[in-house]
Amino acid sequence: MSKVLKKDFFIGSTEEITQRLLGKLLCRSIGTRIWKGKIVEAESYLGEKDLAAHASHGRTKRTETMYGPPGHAYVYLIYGMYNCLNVVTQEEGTAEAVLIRALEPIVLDGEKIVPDQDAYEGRSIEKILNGPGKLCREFQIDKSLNGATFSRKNGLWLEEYEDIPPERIVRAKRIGVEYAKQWKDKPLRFYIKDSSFVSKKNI
DNA sequence: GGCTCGATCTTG
DNA sequence: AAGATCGAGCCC
Repeated sequence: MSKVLKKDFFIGSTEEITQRLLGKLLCRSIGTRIWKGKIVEAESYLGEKDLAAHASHGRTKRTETMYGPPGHAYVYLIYGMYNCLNVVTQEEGTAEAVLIRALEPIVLDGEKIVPDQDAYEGRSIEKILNGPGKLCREFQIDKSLNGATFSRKNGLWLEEYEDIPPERIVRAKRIGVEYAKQWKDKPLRFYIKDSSFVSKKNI
């Protein structure tokens, strides 16, 4: 039986939670359609001190949800055309979050729930959900979900699936934050070793 | 009000 | 290597 991740899951440091999220399922429903994917890659963003984080500019309208309680979705628009999904961590007043970077499409009950096979004819299955913008596009996640609690009733939730032991987790620098000075090379990106579904490898 | 640039992805 | 495309953040 599927078990939805609840409040207690979000207790701990953001780096711990980022690693704990690997192997869990990101789930999305709209009407009768359901998408599910296993989280294989994620990054930590560590609040105001982190020069790569949006919160480094302080509390603003955009970053407001990251300052709120944990277990909520922070969704923002990037490059005018893509959305990115984050899991907010830490108590109110602290703006930390986990960027979900890549998912592995999964099969449940013998039925391929995600992705819609017909729509991806001829495309490599490894490359359907291997990027923060791509997974939001495929799961129809946009700013209307910003601030939503991860829960079934909101059509966006997280489920137990696998626990990934530390030796199966690779730690690397984050992607696309070259401007972040002393923070740009910090090893805050985590992905499942040997997964062919991550966005970029060995960086 | 205007300018710059980004936690991206696709095509060439 | 460059273009798509737009809002946040910042400086007038």
